[in-house]
Amino acid sequence: MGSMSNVPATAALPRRDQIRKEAARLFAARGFLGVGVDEIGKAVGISGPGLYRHFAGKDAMLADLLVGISERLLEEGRRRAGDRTGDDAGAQGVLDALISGHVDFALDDRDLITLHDRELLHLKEEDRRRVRRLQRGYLELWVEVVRQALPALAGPDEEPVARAAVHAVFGLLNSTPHSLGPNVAQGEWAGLPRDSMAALLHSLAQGAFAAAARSAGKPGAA
Amino acid sequence: MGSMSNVPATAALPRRDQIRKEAARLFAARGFLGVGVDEIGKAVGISGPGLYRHFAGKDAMLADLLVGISERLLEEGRRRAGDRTGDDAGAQGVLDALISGHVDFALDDRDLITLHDRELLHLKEEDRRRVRRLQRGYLELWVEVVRQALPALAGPDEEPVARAAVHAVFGLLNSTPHSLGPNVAQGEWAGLPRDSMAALLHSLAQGAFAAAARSAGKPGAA
DNA sequence: CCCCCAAGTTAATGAGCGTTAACTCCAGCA
DNA sequence: TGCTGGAGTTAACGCTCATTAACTTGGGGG
Repeated sequence: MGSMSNVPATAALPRRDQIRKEAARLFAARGFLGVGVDEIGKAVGISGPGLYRHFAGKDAMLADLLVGISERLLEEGRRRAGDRTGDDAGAQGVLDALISGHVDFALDDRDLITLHDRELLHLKEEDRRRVRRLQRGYLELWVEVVRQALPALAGPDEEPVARAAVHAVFGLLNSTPHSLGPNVAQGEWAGLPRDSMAALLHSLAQGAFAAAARSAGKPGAA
Repeated sequence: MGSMSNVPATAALPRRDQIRKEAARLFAARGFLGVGVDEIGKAVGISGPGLYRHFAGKDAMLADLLVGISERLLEEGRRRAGDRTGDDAGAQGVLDALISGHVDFALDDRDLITLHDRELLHLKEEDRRRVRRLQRGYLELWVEVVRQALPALAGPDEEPVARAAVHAVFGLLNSTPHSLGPNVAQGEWAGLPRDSMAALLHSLAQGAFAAAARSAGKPGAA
């Protein structure tokens, strides 16, 4: 193996992680097909095909990023849900924990959240299935928690409603990094401090779920 | 000019519109850079460079689509807001009208809604500025209406909150076509009839705005 | 001290793709 | 009837780009 310890601190990250970070940034900015390998190489200080010492190919980089974020989302989601499952009064608290976790991802890993529902189609069939399975597991986790937290959505007829509501809330939470992107001023998100933005997103998600519960079972069109 | 009337009804659409429709479908499915002009040509029954009789280039097709949807959104939004502006009790009704209009776009023009916030970066600078100006106008329209409908968001300090909330609700409404895509069964949206899905999205958006108003001015982190 | 391998380098290859050129075809009109 | 121009066709050009090949280098363990 290579050097075992003592990273020089000028390059605090191992090459592979450095490539991940820059590739995610570039893919999010210009799209997977819009970025060339030479560009990724230049971003990490090596040039062009040197990347092939660390990844099998450009596709493999994207797959690594999407599988990684999907696994982290599901893992963290399970961790937060697993703390206290099954009891009744805590269900709202579990839902809040899920929301908080997702908001943190959306605000702190903007590039990956953007990629994870934007570039899925550029994966090879096998990787795409893998990512979709992870995403589906994450969605099911949310659906279960939502149906426990909001009894109006617990009935079997309301299952599609709960599922669609979770989809929609994901869209709500994920869209913010995308639309409010490039203002880099320390901790400022479109004029709001990071924590205020997090609290706002949390409230919006809560409010959306509450409205879904309130309107469940009503046939009325708009 | 060419033939003036009497479209043969086998090709109900003029060539240009037919190209628009197929290009939108393909771009939404595989991304702008992932679709070749030969493919678009084949989808409309002509092949490859024949498209250049109708569009100046591939870029021009995307620009046409994005400018078109942005203009339609803004125009229809203004139409619905213009019916009764300025009065106080009707503000909530105007907001509902805006939401309904956007939901209709999201459900009926899925491909265009998907493209309009996914492929903006592949436009040439000039077209991108044009589309962004239209999108900004549409957003400002919503922000004004939201601040009239919900007094808690009307203060000058709450302007960034209202703006962020509108962004988030756009994400909510736009995400549904994207995540619940390819189930084509007549009028079924992930197990829900179209009108139920529309009503649900409407409720989710209302609930999100209400929650934003409810939590405005509170400093609390999650 | 020497060898070896991880990590890079540049050059070449080969495929894909947007666009242009040159040519064909036919409908409509004077 | 003869011509004109919109609409399409195929072939060719030029460029980009992912991947591979062949070669260089430097540091650590036997």
